Amino acid sequence: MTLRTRFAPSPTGFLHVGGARTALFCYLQARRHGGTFILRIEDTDRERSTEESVQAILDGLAWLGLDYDEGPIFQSQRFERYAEVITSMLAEGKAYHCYCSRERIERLREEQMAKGLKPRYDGHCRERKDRAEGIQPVVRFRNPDHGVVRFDDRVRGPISISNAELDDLVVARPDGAPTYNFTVVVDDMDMGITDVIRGDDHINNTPRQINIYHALGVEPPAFAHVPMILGDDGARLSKRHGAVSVLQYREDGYLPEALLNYLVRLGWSHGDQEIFSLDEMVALFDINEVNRKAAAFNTSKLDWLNQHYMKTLDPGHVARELAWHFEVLGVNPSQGPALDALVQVQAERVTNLRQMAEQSRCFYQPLDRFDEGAAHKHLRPVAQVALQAIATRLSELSSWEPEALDEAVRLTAAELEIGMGKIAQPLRVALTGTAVSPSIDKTLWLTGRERSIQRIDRALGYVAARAAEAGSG
RNA sequence: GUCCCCUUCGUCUAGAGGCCUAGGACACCGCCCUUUCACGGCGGCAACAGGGGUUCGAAUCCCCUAGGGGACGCCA
Repeated sequence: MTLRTRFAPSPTGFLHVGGARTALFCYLQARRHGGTFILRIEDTDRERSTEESVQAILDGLAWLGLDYDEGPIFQSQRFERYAEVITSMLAEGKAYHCYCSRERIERLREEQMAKGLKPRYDGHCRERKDRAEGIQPVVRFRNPDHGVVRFDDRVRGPISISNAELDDLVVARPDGAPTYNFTVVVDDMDMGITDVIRGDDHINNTPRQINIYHALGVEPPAFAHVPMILGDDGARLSKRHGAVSVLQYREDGYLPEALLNYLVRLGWSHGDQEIFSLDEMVALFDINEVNRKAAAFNTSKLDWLNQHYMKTLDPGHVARELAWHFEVLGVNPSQGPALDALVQVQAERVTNLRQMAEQSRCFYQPLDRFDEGAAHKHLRPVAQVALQAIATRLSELSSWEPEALDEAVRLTAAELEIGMGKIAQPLRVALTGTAVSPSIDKTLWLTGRERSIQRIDRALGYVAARAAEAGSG
């Protein structure tokens, strides 16, 4: 039997990091064992499911590169199948109609809570044969009264729960719409899922699902419940605490390789190894080695990984993602240095691609103004000589390559008998408008000959104006 | 309230009775490199929740306590 896993999100929101990690684990488990990875959209709750959420999930998975072999399969299109199973369960006495009002259930619940009991449906309609006129019944699964449900969770280990703790859950609403705990069983059964990997909020649902499997006469699959991800502050990841869409990470400048690497190390490790390519993950990942403990999301470690990948991945590949960020910023990167060259220079200077794009605008767009502080400090009258000298030398330079540019700056500094800082800083402000940029040779190189000389002239104009002002004042 | 589960540096983790004076990574701090900011190099700080057992020996096994999470829907 070949291994089959599925990722089964409900489309009531975007794909967040917790879901993404679950998807990654499902993907890795399937790929590792030459199995099949299926995407299933659990949209039985038609009121809360939205088209946009479906698209957000699809887009998120696509950006991460977690490709599925089958699907997306929509539960909303399988209602006939669920109805068929419910009908036969009803016929076989494995399920029954329940006419209890919500009010009665609520009262029952309160009474049980007051007595310190676990709230459970009391089986009031279990043996009922008649029909209550004018009431559309729900269908309840007849859960076993005795015995213990045991399963060996791949990450949690052996778990057992007494059937006395369980009750007869609703499998179909009055309008016939099936509920989650039922559809998930039917689907996993029909799709031949062998490994259910999901968030541990489902751990308490598992015993009742196992009972349904048995009622249907099938062996349950293996279960692996992965712990949830906490926010940076250790609190539960909620919208307020940065439970953001994986696509938000794209907008924030992260590479999918970095996010994936970060996610796989949350709850799983392989000795002291920190860096994993997707291929390595596939080769090494083992769901049995996943930790039980919930892990807190740590953005600074993600930043470190992101920079690592910006520095080490093929620059052309990183450049494609960077191009997307330029587009978002409304910058046309065709009028300036090649993006892969830019990536090689900037990767070690920023932690994400959004910063990289923002800090590289000056190589593609006109410089509208100097940073006030930087200009005040470096574009002073004393810089005039240095700027003039370097401008002259640069205009005579035959090669516009970093080595030649570096030499030109050094020679100029030596000639004027000034430190490198006395020439590099004014030059940097002249070229980029700020006091912070790549090394001066690379900055010149990226800015390009024409632009550089133009900008130095402009800076000289600024310096002259200041000198005149100082002289007259 | 009832049931299920979790607990090693600030964070992610290594650790399956002696290899642990508890290792690595991120973050943080210091030094070096340096034309800015970074990168890099070197070094430092920092943890077995608490208490009982078992054992010659426990982070590792057992019990209790404390703290934390989850579930208890005609949500998924």
